Amino acid sequence: MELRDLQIFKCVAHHKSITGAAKELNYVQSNVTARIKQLENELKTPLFNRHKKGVSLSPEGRKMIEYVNKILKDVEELEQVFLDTEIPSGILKIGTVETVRILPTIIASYYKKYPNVDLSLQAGLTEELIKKVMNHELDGAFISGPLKHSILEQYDVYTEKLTLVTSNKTFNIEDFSTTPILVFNQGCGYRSRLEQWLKDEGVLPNRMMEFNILETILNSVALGLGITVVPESAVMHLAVQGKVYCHPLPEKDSCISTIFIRHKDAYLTNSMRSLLKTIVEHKNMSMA
DNA sequence: GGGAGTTGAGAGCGCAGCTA
DNA sequence: TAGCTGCGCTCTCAACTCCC
Repeated sequence: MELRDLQIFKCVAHHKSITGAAKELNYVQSNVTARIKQLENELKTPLFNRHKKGVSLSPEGRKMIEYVNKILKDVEELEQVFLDTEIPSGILKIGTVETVRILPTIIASYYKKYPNVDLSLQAGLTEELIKKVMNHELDGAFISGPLKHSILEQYDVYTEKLTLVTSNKTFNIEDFSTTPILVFNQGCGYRSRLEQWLKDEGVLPNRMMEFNILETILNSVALGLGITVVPESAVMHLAVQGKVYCHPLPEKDSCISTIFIRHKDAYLTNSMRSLLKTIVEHKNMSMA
C-alpha cells in the first residue's frame, strides 16, 4: 500500500466515480480501477459498492476514509514543516457559517497582509464544519459557539444579538403555534438556540421549514411565509427598509458567539498562525 | 449510442543480482 | 565499477459488458 494508492482512494471516494477521479488525477480510468482493486485485494475487503452510475463507499470504505484523511493530512503537515517559510504561503482551507458578518473584513485584511496565501472558503452548517475540522478536511472554521471539545482549539471571534424576525409589527409567543418557522437544516447554531427557547416555553411549533440559504429565509419572511431567528446584523438592512420587523429574544437566549476552531493536533503553519493573529486583532478592534 | 466499470496484453521503467 | 539481464510494478490501450 502506497501513499499514491491512498490519494487515488480518496479521490474516487470524493468523486463517487472512478472515471471522475481518473480525470482529476490525469490517469486513465482502467489504471484507477486496477489500483483500487489492488488496494481491496491487499486489505481483503471491498472498499466501494459498484453501481450503474458510479461507486460509493462500502462500510469498510467509510472506515478506511477516516484513516486515509488523517494519514494524508499528516503527510501534508510533514511537508509543511520543511516547506514552511517565514512568509505565510500555501493553501488554507477554511469553513464558515453563512452569517459571519465580519468575515469579509477579516479576509480582506488577511489578504492585504499575506497575499501569498490562497484562502479556500467553504460555507456550511456548524455541525458539518466541526466534523470536517475533526477529519482534517478543513484547516479551521468559523462556527456558532460556544463549543466543548477536547480535540478542538477555539478562539472567540465576536458575540452578537439574535433577533426574532417577522413580517408583522407585533409578535406573540402563540404565533409559533400558528405560523411556520423558517430554519436552517439540522446542525445550525441559531436553530438550536430557537429550539431551546421553544422547549423552555413549552411551545409546540406549527411547522418547521428547512432552508440552506440565509437570503432565501429572510426574503420568505418578508413575503409573510413564516418567522425566523437570525443574528441582528444579518437582517438589519431589511428591517431598515421596513420589509421585516425584529423582536427581542429572552435575555438568556439572545446572544450568540462566533468562534474560530482548529484541530489541536494539526501543525500550526505560519499561514494559520497569521490568520489567528488577524482574528485576535479584529476582536480587539471591535471591543475597543 | 453513450457513459459507467472491468479485463487482458504489452510497453516502459526501476531495481536487484550476476558477471566480466 | 560498469554493463547486462530478468523480474516486478505501473501505466496505457483496446476490447469488453452492462445499463439507461
